[in-house]
Amino acid sequence: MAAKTNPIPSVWARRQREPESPALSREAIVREAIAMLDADGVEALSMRKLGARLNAGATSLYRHVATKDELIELALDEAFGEIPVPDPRAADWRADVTATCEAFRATTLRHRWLGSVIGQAGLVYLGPNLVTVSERMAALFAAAGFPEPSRAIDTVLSYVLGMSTTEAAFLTTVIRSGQTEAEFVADLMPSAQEAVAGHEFLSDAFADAAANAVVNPAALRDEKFAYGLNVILDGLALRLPRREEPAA
Amino acid sequence: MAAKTNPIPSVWARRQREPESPALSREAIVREAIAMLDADGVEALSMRKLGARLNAGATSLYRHVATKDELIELALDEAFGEIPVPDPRAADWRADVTATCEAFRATTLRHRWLGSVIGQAGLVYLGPNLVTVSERMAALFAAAGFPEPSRAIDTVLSYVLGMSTTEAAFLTTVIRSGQTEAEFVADLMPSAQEAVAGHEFLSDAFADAAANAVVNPAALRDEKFAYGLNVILDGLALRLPRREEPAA
DNA sequence: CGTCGATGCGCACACTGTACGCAGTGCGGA
DNA sequence: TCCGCACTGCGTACAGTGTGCGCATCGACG
Repeated sequence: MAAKTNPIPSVWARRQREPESPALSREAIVREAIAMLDADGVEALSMRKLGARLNAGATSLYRHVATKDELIELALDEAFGEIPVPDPRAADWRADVTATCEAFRATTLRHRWLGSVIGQAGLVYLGPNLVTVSERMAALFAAAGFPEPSRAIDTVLSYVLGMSTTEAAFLTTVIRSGQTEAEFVADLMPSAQEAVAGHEFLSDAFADAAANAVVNPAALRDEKFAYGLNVILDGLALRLPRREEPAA
Repeated sequence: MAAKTNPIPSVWARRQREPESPALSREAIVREAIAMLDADGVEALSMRKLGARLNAGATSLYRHVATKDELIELALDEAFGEIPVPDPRAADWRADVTATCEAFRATTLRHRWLGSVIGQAGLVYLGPNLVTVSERMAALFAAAGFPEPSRAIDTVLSYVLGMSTTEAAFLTTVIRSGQTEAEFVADLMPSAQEAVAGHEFLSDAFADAAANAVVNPAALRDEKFAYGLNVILDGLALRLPRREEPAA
């Protein structure tokens, strides 16, 4: 570290391989990028800062990654790799799907930058981990007897994505405020009430929500997510061919 | 135009009000920003270019708008203003909700940058137009007899948001490729099939989807959206208190 | 005519992604 | 043992970004 900025090239300052620094590699770069994204969001990730964290120059990264966008795409798929999807062995397809959706949500809330990135890239990018998650969810629905598993997947994932994205953006705002979620909601209430003044339904809803949110905001979000998911699973169940009368 | 870059300040070059340029105003700035966003997406909007389109310098905009983020927030809410929500007079709540959701989707596909922006800002920002849309949807569900309209709204909007965002991102990719949607899908197929090789459910689903998509991709997307929406509305209908047995 | 608030703008600063060409390293072959 | 080569890292540079600051200009009002 001391010799790093030495302006005089000298025999004695010859750089000798430090075994501490595990060299630059695609995996290390993606891993560190995710750490930065988790810490400060997508607009705080710069190639220079990322390079600095890896004891490297900014442009060195380009030996392992074609472009910043590609790096983000890699980080995105890496994050999807954290979502476990159970085998469809279990008897209860609803439980399996619910667990998967909750894992998806948890991942999105852990990596709060996922929402913004997906908003730009879409779910169209075909990374291996996303493909795996989709395939395993398809297996879940197929085993349950759905005739069109991919329709069911699209429906469920769209909901989970939309809800989780909104939640993640909200949580980011909360965290940036330096307050707890309950404090934040409490402080926001006056201006929120003013914004919905004259709108009777929203005023009521806000008053209710705020009262509960001050007590346990995370539980309220959990419940909201579960409500919508159950609505969708109920709707899907109606499309399941009845067991009693097998098709001709 | 000719005198604009004149380096010598001269009495004769005095700027005389050109009545063509409608002056700088918050509305004009937001309107032009939306035009730029629609044309080239969120990463192509820069204060300098926006200023140039308005025959103004970049920093002049800051007299009317505190920050670029605030400008985007204004553009976001302006776009939401394009979503009409019918009065709950009609007999069929499903038709009303469906129309609203389709309008939401249409707006998101017309302004394809909405998805990325919402991914960063969330639906937490309380702009007047978003508030109005929410209120009117709440009225729809309340008139239909739902005990918890805001729960229903959250569910439906999350789905619509997630699906539309994905669609918008996909369409952006297609348009940037300079091909029609059908051509794009056709060209993408080989690498897509390779990506899902070894995943039996996805391979089947892709083959089916691609066959239809080459014929009429937009119709396929419409149908996919409608399918999920109907699933959700079915699930919600189950939560509607039965008309025949009014509560005590 | 003089003053004032509002508006627009040029400049400057710190920072971004990344193209390019050089310097050092380790390895395969002669 | 030595040479050459592929690979990796880096310093420099360029064009572009958001935005703070202070000055010039304007229309309205006393």
